Amino acid sequence: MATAPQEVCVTDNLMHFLELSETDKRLLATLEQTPQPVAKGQQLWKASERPDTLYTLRRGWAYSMHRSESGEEQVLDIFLPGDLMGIRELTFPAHSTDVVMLTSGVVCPFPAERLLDIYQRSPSLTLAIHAAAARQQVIISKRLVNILRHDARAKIAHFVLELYYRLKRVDESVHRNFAVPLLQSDFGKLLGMTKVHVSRTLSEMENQGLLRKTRKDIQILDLDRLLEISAFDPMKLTDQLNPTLTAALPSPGPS
Amino acid sequence: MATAPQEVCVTDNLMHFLELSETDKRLLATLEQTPQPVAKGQQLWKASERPDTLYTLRRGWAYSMHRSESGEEQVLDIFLPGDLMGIRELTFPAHSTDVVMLTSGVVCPFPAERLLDIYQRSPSLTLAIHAAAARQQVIISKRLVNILRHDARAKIAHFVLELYYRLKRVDESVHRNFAVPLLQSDFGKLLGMTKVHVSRTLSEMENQGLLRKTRKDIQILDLDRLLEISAFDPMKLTDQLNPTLTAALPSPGPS
DNA sequence: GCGCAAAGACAACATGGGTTATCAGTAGCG
DNA sequence: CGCTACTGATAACCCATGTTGTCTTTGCGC
Repeated sequence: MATAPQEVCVTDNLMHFLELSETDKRLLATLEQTPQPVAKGQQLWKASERPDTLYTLRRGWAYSMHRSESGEEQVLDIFLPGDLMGIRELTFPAHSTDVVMLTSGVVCPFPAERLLDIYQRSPSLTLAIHAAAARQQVIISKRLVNILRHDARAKIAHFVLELYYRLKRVDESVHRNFAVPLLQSDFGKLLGMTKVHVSRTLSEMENQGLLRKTRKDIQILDLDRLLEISAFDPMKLTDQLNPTLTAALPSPGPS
Repeated sequence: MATAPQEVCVTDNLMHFLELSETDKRLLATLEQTPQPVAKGQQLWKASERPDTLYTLRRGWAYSMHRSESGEEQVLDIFLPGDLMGIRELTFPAHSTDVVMLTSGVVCPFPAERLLDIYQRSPSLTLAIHAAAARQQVIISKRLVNILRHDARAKIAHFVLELYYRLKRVDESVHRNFAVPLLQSDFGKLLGMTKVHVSRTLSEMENQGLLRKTRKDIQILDLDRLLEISAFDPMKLTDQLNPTLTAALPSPGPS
């Protein structure tokens, strides 16, 4: 119950954006031919390594994080099942983040060149992958905006809603109550606050009837007020593409 | 003297990453056939518009910004000459930011479909454009990390160094003293602090012999200490690409 | 079932930065 | 040349969050 029950593949993810042809699906499937179980806490890559492998996350959660010289950790991405991991750093000669599994799970590693290959074979897949990457970036940008402008309560509300909507997208079974394998200290690393203050604020939010976080899961008690105080915009995670682009694709329908 | 003296085109920018063939250069040049002067304060796009036009910035500075319902403004990107504007939001059905000129300048608008066209014609240009986009994103991520972990002095130091190294990359004439058309309130919107505190902190930093900001420019007084207190890593803006990718390109050299 | 380590709750205190207000330069403009 | 609006400096005050430390709860290995 701690990790998502079913497996999600990238195809499930990218299909949200665009109708994929059978050829595209087969091409995508070649990325996921080598599923590999990974243990909780396992590192997929480390800062300063060369990014020559990308991963799809089929099951479990992972996160990427900056480690500063002073040993402080800042979490940048939370990866959920179906996510593609590593595109942001792909063009750099070295990784700048570590990526660690938050739970046990299953990943599919594939060589970076395979992506270039896909770019040359399928414009629609290229677009879908871009869209997915852009949404990962927008998640970070939105977090930046929110973090800079709001207090601890709003930061937490914003992040919880981010998780809620991202999870619902790939897992129908997610309801007001969903499993979250994150500690209070992880919230802190993500939102740039101390775990002490996370604890303080979570207690406060529970007293106010907003949400309840236990060790394993989160229960959303008052969705409307959470949306209100965090100014979260679910549309930012939209699956809709820019019509200008889809119209310009060579073969609009499934071929 | 307030705006950069010379013009910089995208080619100048992308050439940093990769040797471009003549064909590639000609292809790129087609994007910049319609230079258009823009006035200070002019908006290039607004939130909620559909992103059907991209821009290259040839001369002048611009910034993109989120406006929240409560009217607060959060600056996300600072665009400098040579930058490509609009890729992050390209795949979304609507812009989420406003983009405004900070100075007068020259931009080259081109239709979004042209980019897809380039993707299909030139793998090396595709890679170079990705690299540039990824670096814009990394700038934001680094700012996030830095902002969350450090105090006002370090935030300002970090941002000033970001500007310094980005400017030096495209403009040889930049020295310890360089023109910056940003107000203290712009610093505030960018770094998530009030202009009052920006003022306070700038005074403090000048007293400490770190840097001096006037209305028109910034003077770096002690580069080493600025690097130290901000933990800024100039390598993050590296022009180097991932060798794994360049090796996989169809035609490695200029063809 | 016991013991230990990790996670979380809570309290007391310190402080960086927000808020508000006032005043002084500065730039734009008639 | 002077009016006006904007930008920046500075001060007083306050609050949200960081810091430190202690105690409780939970989970896990033996």
